Amino acid sequence: MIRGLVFLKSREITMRDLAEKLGVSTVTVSKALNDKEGVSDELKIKIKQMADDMGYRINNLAKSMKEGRSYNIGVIIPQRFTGEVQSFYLRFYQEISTVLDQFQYSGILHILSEEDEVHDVLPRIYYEKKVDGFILLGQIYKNYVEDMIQTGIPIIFLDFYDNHTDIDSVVMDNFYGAYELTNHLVDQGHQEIGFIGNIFSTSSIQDRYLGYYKSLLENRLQLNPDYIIHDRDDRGTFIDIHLPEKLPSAFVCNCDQVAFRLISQLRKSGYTVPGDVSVVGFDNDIYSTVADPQLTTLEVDMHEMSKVAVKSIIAKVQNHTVSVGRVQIKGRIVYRDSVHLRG
Amino acid sequence: MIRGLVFLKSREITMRDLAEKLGVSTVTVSKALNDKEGVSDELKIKIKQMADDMGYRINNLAKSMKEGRSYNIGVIIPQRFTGEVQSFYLRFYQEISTVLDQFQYSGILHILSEEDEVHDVLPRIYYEKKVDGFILLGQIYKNYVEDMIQTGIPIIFLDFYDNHTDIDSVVMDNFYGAYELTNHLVDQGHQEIGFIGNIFSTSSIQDRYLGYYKSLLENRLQLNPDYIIHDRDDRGTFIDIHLPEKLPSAFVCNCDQVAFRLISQLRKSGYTVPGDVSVVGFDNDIYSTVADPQLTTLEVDMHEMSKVAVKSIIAKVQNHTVSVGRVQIKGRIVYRDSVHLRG
DNA sequence: CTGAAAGCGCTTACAG
DNA sequence: CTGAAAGCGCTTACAG
Repeated sequence: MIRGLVFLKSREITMRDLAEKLGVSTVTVSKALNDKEGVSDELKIKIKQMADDMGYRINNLAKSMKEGRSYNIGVIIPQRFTGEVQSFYLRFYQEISTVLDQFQYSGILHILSEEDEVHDVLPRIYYEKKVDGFILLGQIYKNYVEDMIQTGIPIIFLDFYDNHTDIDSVVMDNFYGAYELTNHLVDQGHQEIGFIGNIFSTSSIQDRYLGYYKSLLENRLQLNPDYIIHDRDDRGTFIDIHLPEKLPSAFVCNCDQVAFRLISQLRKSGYTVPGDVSVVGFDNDIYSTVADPQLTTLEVDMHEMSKVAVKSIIAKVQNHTVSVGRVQIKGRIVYRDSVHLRG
Repeated sequence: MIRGLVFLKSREITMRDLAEKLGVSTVTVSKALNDKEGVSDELKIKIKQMADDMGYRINNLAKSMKEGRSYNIGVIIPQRFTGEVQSFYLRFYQEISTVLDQFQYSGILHILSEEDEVHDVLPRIYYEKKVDGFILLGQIYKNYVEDMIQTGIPIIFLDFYDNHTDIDSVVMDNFYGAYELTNHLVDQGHQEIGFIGNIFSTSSIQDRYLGYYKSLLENRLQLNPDYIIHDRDDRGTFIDIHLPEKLPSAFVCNCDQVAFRLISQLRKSGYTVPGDVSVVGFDNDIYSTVADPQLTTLEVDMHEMSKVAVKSIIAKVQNHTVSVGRVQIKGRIVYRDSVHLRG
């Protein structure tokens, strides 16, 4: 290789170079640069100065190998959650990646294709030991999750959980969030309230449904089966929303995107929002602000969730026996214009 | 560490384990698993079989260190391009990450904070030699780019370029795309056509503007300065769009998001789109489908751009003298409902 | 406070 | 076709 031709820098600088230059050992250099005991302050400063001057950069690979740790965390997102317009999980990934960086780790994103997910093909980064653990972002098929668990590598579920396995997870408090949103509708005078979402699709949707249901129960309101409307099939692919003959006065939607779609559909059918029908979303993602009217919705605390997930996975990497259980992070209602006060 | 307690797997399996088990040397194991010459087919198969049985995973760190390469590429996105709703570059990152994986590389995302960008703080992954090269995604401040170039590490610009430096870049063909979009408006009978965008903000916007201008020239149409309208300040922060007294019959917007905002503004001012004013966007991102009407726009070929960028950066990592220059990838017009035929 | 020795798990010449 | 030796660039005991 002829790198020298371009930058006149034939070789990267190593600790040995610094050591020779200063007439000390590499051990001393290592200790100094890592601020460990056993080097006089004077010498430490001299070594650091020299490192700076010579543009020394540590070779993390060597350090990693010695420690048997890569300081990388894999983040797996099923491809079906990252469609054309879906950006929620990618934003999440951005947050995770930033938090990981603060902890001196790096994230490696793995978009899990539907095919690999079905056929239990684990990511290359697993087989190459490029990561110390995984954050699974978004509900992954059970068979795949089980295979991952089998490997014994540290794992955290993020934004979903699975009762049948004993894995730590960080989820938003879907139940309580939906409960509060529904309470808000009741406070605004709504008595007939529907729910949009396939409750067999993901645990998040199921919990949001149950929070909605709890609010109805507490307020002695009817749960009308006609008002529980599917928005996707069991695998998560959106289907047309079939509106019932008679509409409730408000809908709790399992996510903003569906609320957005519902509003279009209502408008096409001649209804106004929130005039005729009030709508609340969930997630506070882009759909909540591009919808017209803008959506009253529940904001997910992505930052807090990412922080907890990252801390947990690092703790598990450091000690495989650590267990954090199922951590729920509360959201916060964002009040906008999609809910109407009902006399 | 007490990992053994949980999984009864006290230690990762190494080549040495396989070698001992089969009574051969680690050299032979290495050759077999890497399909190199110098091992009988018979033995190769036996070794691979054993590796499978024992759940052997290569330790990439060791390999990497030996080769002096991490097989990671850093992707830097300025934070200001990843706001609440902006997902374009994150989608791009998803694509890049998938392509990198196909080439046995991994991507490490670095969201560059405004502060670090201003103060020339290079990413930690650079100082730790965690990556072999960088893809710079989105126009980064010049001082920062120059500092990165100084380091001598291989770099590719993606989705922008900088004339003042001699760096390889992969961009969409903004000029030709805007030219074609504008031609389409002219074909539909429009004679007075405006442009929305700050042409001093990024090279992309500038090129789109010039493509628009070329179409006007070719069609002998007036470039009316009143119809060139700013949408953001020089650093990219959106500002209010000030509509002129008299409107043109169509607008070329420098991106979908701005087209989306323009349509809101036009509607507030009592105009209909495309009835009174036609609008075309650029990017074919989420704003093009949530806009009402949906936008006629130019689709960026993210996949192709990512592929070329990844191939280029890998080529440069392998040989620092490689240069690919400025590669332009063509887009494709997506026809939707925001353009009106004008008698 | 300082350093010689050993080792992390591979791969690359080179010798047989 | 097979393997002993050396080395990648660090860090971790341990000895002085």
